[in-house]
Amino acid sequence: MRKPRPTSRDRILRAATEIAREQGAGHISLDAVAARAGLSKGGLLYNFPTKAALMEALVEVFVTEAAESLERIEGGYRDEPNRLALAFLDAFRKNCRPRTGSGVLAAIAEDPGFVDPARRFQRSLVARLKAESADPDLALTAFLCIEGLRGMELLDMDSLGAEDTARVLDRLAALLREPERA
Amino acid sequence: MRKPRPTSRDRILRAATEIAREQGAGHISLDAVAARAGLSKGGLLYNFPTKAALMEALVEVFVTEAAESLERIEGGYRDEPNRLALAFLDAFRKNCRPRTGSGVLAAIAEDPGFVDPARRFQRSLVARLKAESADPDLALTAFLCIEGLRGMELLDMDSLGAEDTARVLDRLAALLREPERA
DNA sequence: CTCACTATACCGTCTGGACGGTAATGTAAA
DNA sequence: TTTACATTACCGTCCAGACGGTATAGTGAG
Repeated sequence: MRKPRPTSRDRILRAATEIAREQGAGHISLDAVAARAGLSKGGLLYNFPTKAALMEALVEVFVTEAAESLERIEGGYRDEPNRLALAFLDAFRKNCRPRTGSGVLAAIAEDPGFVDPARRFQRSLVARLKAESADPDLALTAFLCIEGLRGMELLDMDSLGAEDTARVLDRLAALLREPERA
Repeated sequence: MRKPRPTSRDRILRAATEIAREQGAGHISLDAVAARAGLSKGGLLYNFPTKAALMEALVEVFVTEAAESLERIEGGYRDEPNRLALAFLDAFRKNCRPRTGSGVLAAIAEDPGFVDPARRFQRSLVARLKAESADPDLALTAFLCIEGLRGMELLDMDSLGAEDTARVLDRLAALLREPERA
């Protein structure tokens, strides 16, 4: 029943994020995206009737991907006192690569309102983190660290090496697993 | 000796960041910035000969402001085992407001290369954090939290309330001040 | 006379998007 | 089985407007 768009749509979305990352979000034009995705501008506009629709899709991909991977990993953490935070941490470790965040940057450049879905997602995540964690402040600390890392990846800042990152994250995970905390 | 441009230059820079924040970085045009800054396009181009020069200045303002406020605050933290991290933390608390970050976003949208000064600054900061801190990993944790908060402010995400933020930061500061840590 | 602009006009390029086609595939009545 | 129309998934062209940048003439304060 559901066979949405196996090829073109995804190629377009990927082309857009790649241009944003390599040339800057300001260089996402319909022509450029169409050329990179390997179809004509008319074809692009068939899949996304306006540029705004493209941008919204970019954000949507980012959010649903994040939400799904978090949900998937959270399922494996039964009976942990800070399972949501631990899952969030692991979700980041799993997919540092996709780099789908550049698309979000492009959407903001076009219109800050496009990020509202991401805002809502993060808002509810923070609310859950505060409500469900054994140590809410520690959970928020982990959340902020991940946000920091994601932000750095967004701006292509590689100040922190992979091993430093791993060490900090491991330490955070260890603290989240300990039941006793000051 | 030091009184370069008291009014126009600053008004232009401020106008550019405001447009970026309110309408999105993609809407920074020379005409729009000039209108908002209250001068003509010719006047703008007198101060910044090209749009690229404007963007570079936007990043430069952001970096020097961050560097100066950090340096200023660090001076007050003699004899602390993790003074740089503590200073970085306090520097963030002092100036959450300026919102000069939107300008950096605009610069990235134009050309990712414009952020190089910020990259260099952050790189050297991380190096110092690792070299000078009694507990380098904890210092990096604090660094990442601040980066996360700064990133959220950049994208206008207000998921974390002021009191939650303050609590997390206080806890981090307390840990950084303790000499004994596991 | 210079500095720091203002104001206006203009140029070439790029951009989003509207539009008219078209080839391939499907459906379904005669 | 043929004919007729519908839908999908595009292509290629065109255009009005916005854009960055240049140029030029003028103004008023110091």
